[in-house]
Amino acid sequence: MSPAGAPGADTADVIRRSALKLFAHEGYEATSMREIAAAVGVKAGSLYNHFSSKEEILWDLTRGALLDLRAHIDSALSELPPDSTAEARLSAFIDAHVRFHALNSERARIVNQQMSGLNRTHYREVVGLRRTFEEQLAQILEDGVREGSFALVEPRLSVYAILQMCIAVSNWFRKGGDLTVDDVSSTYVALAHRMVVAQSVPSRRRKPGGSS
Amino acid sequence: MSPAGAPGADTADVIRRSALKLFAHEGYEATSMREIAAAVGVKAGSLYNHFSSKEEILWDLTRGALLDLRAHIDSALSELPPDSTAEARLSAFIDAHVRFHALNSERARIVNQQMSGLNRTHYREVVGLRRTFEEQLAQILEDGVREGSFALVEPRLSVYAILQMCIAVSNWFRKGGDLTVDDVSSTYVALAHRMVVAQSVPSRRRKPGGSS
DNA sequence: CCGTGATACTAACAAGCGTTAGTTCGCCCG
DNA sequence: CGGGCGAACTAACGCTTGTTAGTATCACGG
Repeated sequence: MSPAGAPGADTADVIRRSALKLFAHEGYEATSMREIAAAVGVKAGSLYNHFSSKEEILWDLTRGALLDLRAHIDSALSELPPDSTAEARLSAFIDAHVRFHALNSERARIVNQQMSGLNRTHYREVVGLRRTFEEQLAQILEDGVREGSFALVEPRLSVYAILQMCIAVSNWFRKGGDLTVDDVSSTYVALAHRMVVAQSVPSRRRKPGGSS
Repeated sequence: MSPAGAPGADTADVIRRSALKLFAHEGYEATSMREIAAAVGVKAGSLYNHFSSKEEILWDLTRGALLDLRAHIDSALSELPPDSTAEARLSAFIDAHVRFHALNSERARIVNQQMSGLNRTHYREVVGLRRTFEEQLAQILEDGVREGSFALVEPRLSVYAILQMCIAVSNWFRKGGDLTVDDVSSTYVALAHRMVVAQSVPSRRRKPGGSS
């Protein structure tokens, strides 16, 4: 069936899609070239007509996902009026992040969990790309503080917490479940806003072992 | 050195510690029994005097970490006065979670990222244990709503968001860095409280593609 | 002093790994 | 019609994998 001659999708793309599913569900190391080939409908050696190594397939998928996420976010931010408030930019940033991780959960999981299959060069590139998202969010929060609309608990930790909460959407979101992407997005936008605006709650402090 | 006869730590424990480091840093599938043996200072076959299979080592570590986390949290909650408010219980819950994931980051990473190396039975057991944490937090939030101190955006999503933000601490926290565990814990407690108490921020809604 | 048990060793197993070489098939361009 | 090229095939390479069997070594209790 669809013996690698199917119209509208060349073999390289079929390989990408098959490997994506296998890497996301079984893990990169646990997936063999023969498994990928079988899913494509081809013998293992033929994969090397399209990719030079197993690692190159992983890198192709990882890089593609990261660039798509970057484009997705930049486009969302650039659609805002140029004088938008930090609050509006935060909403757009969170919305884009959550949407991407919900609708591209397999690709996102590869980026976030299969990085160790990459060689050092590619690994570092992922870390670098990832850091730009942190910087983008940090900038938005900083601007909000300057505008007086945000009051952060701790800037760096707030960035980590917000980003990881969005990224983790890819771990549990299932298309067709009882939660729509719009639900999740608007909820997370609200949560993120709550995390960065001032409140009257004193930061509780606990000491370990205090039993009284 | 310490050729499997060292005092105060029997071989099984040395295996546990070595495998923990390797699984956490290289991944379960990418780690071979021979690598573990070399780290222990022993030949591969000798590992089978202490564990019946590679999977059993992973399961031993995973189970141990989950039971420790469970004990850690239950102890923190039971140290509270029996009539504690939901706010106090939330603080204790978050504090225990963050502390554990910061101070046991390798074990936590195994639980969260190497689950796919487990067989179906053990895998399901992890999922079940994990769900109890969700239920515990959900209960606290529900109580807080009943008490009038919490106003949730969306209960289930709030649980996911809060838990994942705590779990992710194990991905970036490094002992001896410029952030102490106390810093992280108190910040995350404050963030969690912000996420569950009412505010005047209207939940913004965005429609995809609305460009005008 | 012997026997028993625990634990280490060596050696090997069958299976599977990523990858390569050499070949064949069939389509397209001249 | 003919040549070239892309892409599939088969077969094999050298290595590594998890695991097992058989054996040696040591400490300790009767």
